[in-house]
Amino acid sequence: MNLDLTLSSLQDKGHRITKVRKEVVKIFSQSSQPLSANQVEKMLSQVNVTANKATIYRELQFLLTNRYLTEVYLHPNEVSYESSELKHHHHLVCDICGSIDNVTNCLVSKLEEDVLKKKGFQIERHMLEFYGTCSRCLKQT
Amino acid sequence: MNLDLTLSSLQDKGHRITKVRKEVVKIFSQSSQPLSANQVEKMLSQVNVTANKATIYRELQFLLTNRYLTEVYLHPNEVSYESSELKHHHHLVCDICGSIDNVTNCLVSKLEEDVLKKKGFQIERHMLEFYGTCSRCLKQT
DNA sequence: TAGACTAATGCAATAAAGTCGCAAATAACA
DNA sequence: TGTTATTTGCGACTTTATTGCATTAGTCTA
Ligand SMILES: [Mn+2]
Ligand SMILES: [Mn+2]
Ligand SMILES: [Zn+2]
Ligand SMILES: [Zn+2]
Repeated sequence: MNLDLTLSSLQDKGHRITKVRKEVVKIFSQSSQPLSANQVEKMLSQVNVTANKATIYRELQFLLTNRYLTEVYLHPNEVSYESSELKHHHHLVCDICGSIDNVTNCLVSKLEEDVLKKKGFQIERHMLEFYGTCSRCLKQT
Repeated sequence: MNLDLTLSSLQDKGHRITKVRKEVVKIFSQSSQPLSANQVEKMLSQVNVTANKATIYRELQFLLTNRYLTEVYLHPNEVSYESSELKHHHHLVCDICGSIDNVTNCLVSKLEEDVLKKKGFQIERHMLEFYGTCSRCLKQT
């Protein structure tokens, strides 16, 4: 099962609470959007926390490995992350403005049982992303 | 609508048939697996067609832009492509051995109408990928 | 609160994926 | 065969990400 993205949860597991880790955890626990390494770097500098790129990549990898974060692939050559605490959901990515909205309705689990029966493939997780035009961009045409 | 991934279709649209293009089209029209630029390069060299990396990237971009190929994101920092001719499907990616199988059963369209009604988001396409353990790897434990 | 221990960090080098400008090659068509 | 636009190779460059190593700094115990 996934862990809580909280400082006390990290502490309980014996992980150190450093300045960068504290801020990164805060950023993800407050964000409803998936964030890339570059976006995290920008958000860090906005709160005057400077961290080396390597440190940020290592921290994201750490939080991913320890299942505090999950990966999202929305665009080529850009990996994003979001808190594992978030309720299972999928994304509506606008091709025009790039905005990202969430869809919490997921009807994939039915298919998962089917796949195991028919193919013998044991599904652990899935990623479902939608692409199109958001309501705001639809109006502007 | 998507175009046929055939030399005559390319010719009809006024695109030139070059050695690299011919081979790349052949590779994708015969492959049931999504392929990355590196994989395409390897497959080209197997049939003694040497092509510069830049040329391969440009060709993939060309075929994508002209909708002969579609993009697939299965892993971080690796974009794969497959023929647009293939029937709409999704992938079963094995976390253990990396094998990729296809699922043609798709029940997402119902949800798409829902999303338009409730969110006003016009869905054009979606990507659904499954991760877990394939039947062969399940047996080996 | 002072050490001891280990995880985390910065820095610089390196790697991998992808892009771009430009001159040369070549496919298409007359 | 000659003309023209597209494609290609090459090399330089960009972006994203990783790694080794010396230093810094959390955490724990005495
Ligand atoms: Mn999300
Ligand atoms: Mn496929
Ligand atoms: Zn939009
Ligand atoms: Zn497998």
